[in-house]
Amino acid sequence: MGARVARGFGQYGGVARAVERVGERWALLIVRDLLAGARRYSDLKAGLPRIPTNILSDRLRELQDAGVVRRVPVVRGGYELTELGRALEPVVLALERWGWSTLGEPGDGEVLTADALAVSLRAAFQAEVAAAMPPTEYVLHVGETSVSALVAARTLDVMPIGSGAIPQPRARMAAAPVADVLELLVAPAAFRDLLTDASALRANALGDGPTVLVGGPALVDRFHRTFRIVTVGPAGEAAAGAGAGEASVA
Amino acid sequence: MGARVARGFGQYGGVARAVERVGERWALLIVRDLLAGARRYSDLKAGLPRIPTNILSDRLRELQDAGVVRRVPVVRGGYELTELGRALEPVVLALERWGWSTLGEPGDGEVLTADALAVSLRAAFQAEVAAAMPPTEYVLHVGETSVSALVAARTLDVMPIGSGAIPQPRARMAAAPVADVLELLVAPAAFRDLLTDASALRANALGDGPTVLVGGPALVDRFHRTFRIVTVGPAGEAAAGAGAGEASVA
DNA sequence: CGGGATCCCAAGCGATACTG
DNA sequence: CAGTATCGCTTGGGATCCCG
Repeated sequence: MGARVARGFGQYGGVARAVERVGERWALLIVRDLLAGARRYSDLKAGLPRIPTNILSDRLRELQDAGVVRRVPVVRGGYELTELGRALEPVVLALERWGWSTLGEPGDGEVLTADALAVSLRAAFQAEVAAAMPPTEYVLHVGETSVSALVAARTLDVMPIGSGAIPQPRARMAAAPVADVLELLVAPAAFRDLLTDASALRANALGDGPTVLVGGPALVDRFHRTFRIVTVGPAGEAAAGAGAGEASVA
Repeated sequence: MGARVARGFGQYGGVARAVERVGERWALLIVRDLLAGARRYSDLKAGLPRIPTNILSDRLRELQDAGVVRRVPVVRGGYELTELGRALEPVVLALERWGWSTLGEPGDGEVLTADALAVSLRAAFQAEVAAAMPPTEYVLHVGETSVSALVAARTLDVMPIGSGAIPQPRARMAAAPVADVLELLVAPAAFRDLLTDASALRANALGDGPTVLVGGPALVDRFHRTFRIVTVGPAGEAAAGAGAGEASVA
């Protein structure tokens, strides 16, 4: 039986405590998937194909002990985030943004799930830019998975397509009249370029580029401005200094 | 020999890749300390008293392989973050903020280092609030460690006091004429209350409350508005086994 | 003396099998 | 479907040892 007491770091501080609570292997990926809504044990396992079942079981218990996750009352094997768990959203989104800087081509047998895609879109979402645009629905087919992202004003609502997840009460912005719909078919690596690289827009004719199923170039451009992740130097070899006017520590 | 190939999660996504790179035990604490500036091997070990030396060695090599850390050319045993590593700052600060929600009393033999304290202050820093205040220096003695935080306009500069770290070229905001100085002596747990709890300000007369060495109540109030971390969930409650019934937002 | 490498043991992880 | 039990392998922890 797992779920041992988290080995401490001997440090009194936020980072140390946070890593003690959610730093175990697989834990943040479970949180990432639960961030998209309540999930059953089998949903989590399906979204994390490589997780051993005992580890999933251990992590869920540890996350419950940490007050991050709780069981959904009625649903058998249902789990959801507590308020404390939902407060991890900035952490997960920050990790998502950073991770894209080091994301190359999809590796051997790597999957891209709907919940991961939803987090990517939320991490890339530019609320201020979106505020100036008319309501738009973006239907994305990335690799095997499909999601629908509804943007209205400065809000984003991502919903997996064709998933058997626990029905969410999340009212999809009901009364928003969506006039503009963009539907894209794109390979995972090209999706990365789409989110991170400004020039990917122009490379539309390339073999791996996005295929527009519904909508026109103007909507592709709108997507590109609404969803963007700024990456930093690949090898990080660039010169130091030149930091923006942020807090600095000596 | 350590520094094995990071075991993958089989996922193509930012969070998964990020956790593969910096999710190993101790790695983010090393990044946290390097965020305060270049450090020598012995500095890192001193700031992380419980880290085994072989693990520190392994992590530093792995972080170099990941492009997060590089050696400082001249300094023997010196390490610093690359640009990619510095891009982890939002991740570390988000973790720091979240961690304070679950931070109770200092545990058995837990230390609070100057680098950790610096990150706490940067995570709590309210730039917009500070912009409206005159330049101020805050000297904090929390437990055994002391730092000086210089706030001018919307910038924060934290400097450890009495540390033998590698001299940083970062010019401390030179020409800022600091008229107001607040010097506080406070226990770690009371420091937590100071950052997270609005009422702690009033509990000044309590035994564990902050002791004002230099400055007046107005400056304490200014500190309290300049540095703040908003916590969620069961504040100050450590690892509640039975999750209290929290509101579920749908 | 600081910066690391080596060893050994315990604990965590992963794959599979099994049960309510 | 939702986990638990078991077992071998890999990692982390702590002490020691080595090298410049």
